[in-house]
Amino acid sequence: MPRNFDFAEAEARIYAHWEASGYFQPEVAGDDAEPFVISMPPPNVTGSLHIGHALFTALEDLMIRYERMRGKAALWLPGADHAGIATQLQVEKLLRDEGRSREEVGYEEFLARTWQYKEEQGGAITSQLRRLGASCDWSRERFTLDDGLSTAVRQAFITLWEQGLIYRGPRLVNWSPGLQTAVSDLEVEMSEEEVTLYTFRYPLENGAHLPVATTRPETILGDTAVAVHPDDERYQDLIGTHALVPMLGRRIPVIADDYVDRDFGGGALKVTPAHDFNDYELAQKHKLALVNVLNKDASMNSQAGAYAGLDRYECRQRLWSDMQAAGLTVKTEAYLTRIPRSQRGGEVVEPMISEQWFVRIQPLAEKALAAVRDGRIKIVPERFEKVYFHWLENIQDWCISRQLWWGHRIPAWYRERDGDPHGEIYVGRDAPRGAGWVMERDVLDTWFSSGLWPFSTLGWPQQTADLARFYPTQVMETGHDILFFWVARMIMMGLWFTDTPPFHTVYLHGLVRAEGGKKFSKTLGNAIDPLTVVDQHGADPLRFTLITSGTPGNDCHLDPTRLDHSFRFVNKVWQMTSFINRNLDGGLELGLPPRAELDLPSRWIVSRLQRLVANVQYLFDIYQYGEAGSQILAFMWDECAPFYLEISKQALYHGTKGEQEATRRVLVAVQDACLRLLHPFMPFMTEEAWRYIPHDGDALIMAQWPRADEALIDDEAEAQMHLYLELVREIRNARGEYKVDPGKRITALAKQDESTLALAENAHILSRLCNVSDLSLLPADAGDPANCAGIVAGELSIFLPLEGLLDLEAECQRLQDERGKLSVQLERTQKMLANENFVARARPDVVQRERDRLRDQLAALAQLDERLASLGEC
RNA sequence: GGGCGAUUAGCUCAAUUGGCAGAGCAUCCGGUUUACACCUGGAAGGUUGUAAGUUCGAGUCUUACAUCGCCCA
Repeated sequence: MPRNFDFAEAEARIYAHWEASGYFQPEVAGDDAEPFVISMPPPNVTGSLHIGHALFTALEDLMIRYERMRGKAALWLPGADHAGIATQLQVEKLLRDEGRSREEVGYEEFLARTWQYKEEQGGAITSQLRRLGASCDWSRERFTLDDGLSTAVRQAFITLWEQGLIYRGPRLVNWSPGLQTAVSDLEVEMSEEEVTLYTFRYPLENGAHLPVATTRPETILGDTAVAVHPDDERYQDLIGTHALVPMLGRRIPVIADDYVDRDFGGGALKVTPAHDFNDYELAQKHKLALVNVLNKDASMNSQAGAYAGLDRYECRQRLWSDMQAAGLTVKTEAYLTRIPRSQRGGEVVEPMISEQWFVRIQPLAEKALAAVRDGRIKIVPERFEKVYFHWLENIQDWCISRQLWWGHRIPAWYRERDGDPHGEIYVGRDAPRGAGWVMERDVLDTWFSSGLWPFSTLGWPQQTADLARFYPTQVMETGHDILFFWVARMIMMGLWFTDTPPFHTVYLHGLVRAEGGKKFSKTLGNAIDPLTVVDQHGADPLRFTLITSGTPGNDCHLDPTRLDHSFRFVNKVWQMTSFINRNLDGGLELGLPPRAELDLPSRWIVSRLQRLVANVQYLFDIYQYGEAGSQILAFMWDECAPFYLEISKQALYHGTKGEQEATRRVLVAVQDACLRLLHPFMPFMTEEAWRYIPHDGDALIMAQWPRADEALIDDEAEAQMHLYLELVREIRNARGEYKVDPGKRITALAKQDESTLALAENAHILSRLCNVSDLSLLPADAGDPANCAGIVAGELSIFLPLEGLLDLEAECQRLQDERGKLSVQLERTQKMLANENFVARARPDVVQRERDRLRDQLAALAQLDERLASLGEC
């Protein structure tokens, strides 16, 4: 077995072997196996792996490997998303570099270029997922724009249309002037910014003025009313009169509505329904006109009169100075407000009226709400259910059309009627017969297709064998930031089209952030590139770190030093395996020897292992994978390696054949169980290490998940070992205090009694763990030996002859200190047990634990007192 | 304005129905005894944001407040 795990060499080899052996395919489990299915959240097809992908891969692969080891037909279905806007932008940039534009090359060539780009770049992310060890079934890989999924999208669209749940019409939508497309409200981020608030006097027809404030003066040109509060005494008599739009002179009504905030600005509100969502609603209520003053690139249109052609910001300046000249302005001041910015690119989004396609979402939302309310779908952590409810209860119709070229083209055709080019609409799978039909150019929101993902990837709307066997899926694991974007839509679409919740559990992970909670960003230079980490340390440490760094739903701050620690843990496990491997001797019977053949340390470690396995199972059941990983680490690194492995050397090097054999079997059984438990966290090293210990089966990836055996839990052995290990710690401390060379072997003395006789039988524990080579028993009635340090642990008391090193005064002080610490603890325990309420009301096992503690503390105190008394002079 | 989360050692984070607050890194003092220096023995470091409450017992449950972050208007 190599000295170190050569991850650079091994990972690719192991992965290829797994894949070639068909382990990633659910068929490996047999036809009657219960399925366990996760649809992978499809990354952007042209994206490249970032730390967020690494996190979901680590978590989902962990779940999949765990269920696979439990014998399920585990299917992790991978794929990629065409990511309409993102991909189109990348191709447009390529074209720009060639000095061309999307419009210049034309629709057909642009699409061809985009497909070409997808083919070139699209493989990147999947090969990166492989490097992380993702055990997904690549034979079932899907892409949102492939034929099957496109069929699903058309089917869904047509069905919704036929059910009257899709409509087309002019509505106020968020318009991205740079991208020249509508975006959904989810794709708009509100950023708090300091801007200028402009206050001016709105001229009225009767020569009076109303004070109005706005942050966007250019929208004045699109005003179609001025509103005041109906109860505002200042303006009562103006209601029903008319105002004149500054610089345009357009006549608009002064209306009353209690929506108006009397304390804001001067108490009057300009109403621009074509460029503001609140004003739009107000306009619907008061049947006001809509005046759109913006072109699609956010320059002013002909409605802006003299300002036509100006950019929106240019117009803002120009109009304001003209108003200043006209004596209409009052003041400008700094003002903190929320500016809508495009999630992509950050440009300021303009609410604008345009013709779009919408899904009437209410009926779908109701089903989605019910599924979570009645528990058919559970969200982990549960608190996100409230967020989910709130969003769905207040949901707005979903604008699904995008003015992009890359995406699922809406299956609709128009024919001119009565001069309206859109007078007739046909929706269907294929173009309608007859002349004059023109196909809709818009595409669908990418989330429309990803909403179908859990079932479209399995063949829907075809009734395929996969759909029958693997749908509904089980767990949807993804980031909490796309609960609305994606999860809610999958639930809505899944329930609507398949009448089944697409999964029973939604597990939401947090965002990975840099130290101090900062976002990872290239400009800050604090980005951790997962592939660099994999190159340097392998995939296992990255995975283990990501899983153990946080708790479900909470953001985690990734600390590079933890990566380092995980790397060392991987090595530690390898070294433990290596130790066992080197101490094997020919064939070994698998499994634990009969209990009667186990020595105390073996009974102890086996018992501890059962507790670990039970704990890990409990933690997996409640999705606490991080804590599970930490507990496995603690068991291996803090109990198994420093104690059991060390103690086992006695039997291995000096034991009888039978003792050697028994110890080997225990070592192998414990390590085997640990490797199985660790496999979902760090698949590569565990798989490779497993080959070097006796095992059954072809590969760890298919080995059975451990189950705790209650019968092997041994409280007595644990208590006894606990005491001995405490003694070891005390001896180590004393050696340290007396500066005994750690390499120097020393002896120990103890007065013979029941406890020391038992200790003597296990004296090799002391020799292995604290270099005490020999324990001699003195008669029970002997006096305390001279020149000795006294060591006390519970009922145990031993003497370390330290001639030449022992300083009586120091020894007294040391024992006094010890006694002081013990007294404090004892007092606490006594106080607790003296409390009748505690004894009466606390859980019996808790009370018993305190009683045991009291017994040990009293015993130790008595030993210390005896020792101090015998030293006399203290 | 509404909702959610966080606040624990210098830093990053844990803590299974409430039961002696723990790791890693950093710090300090020791060790090249063949599994591992990618190691190892030990030490120090805490009024668990503040104030009340419930309880025999609160990091954990309740209430209020403070600071930070996120989501929704």
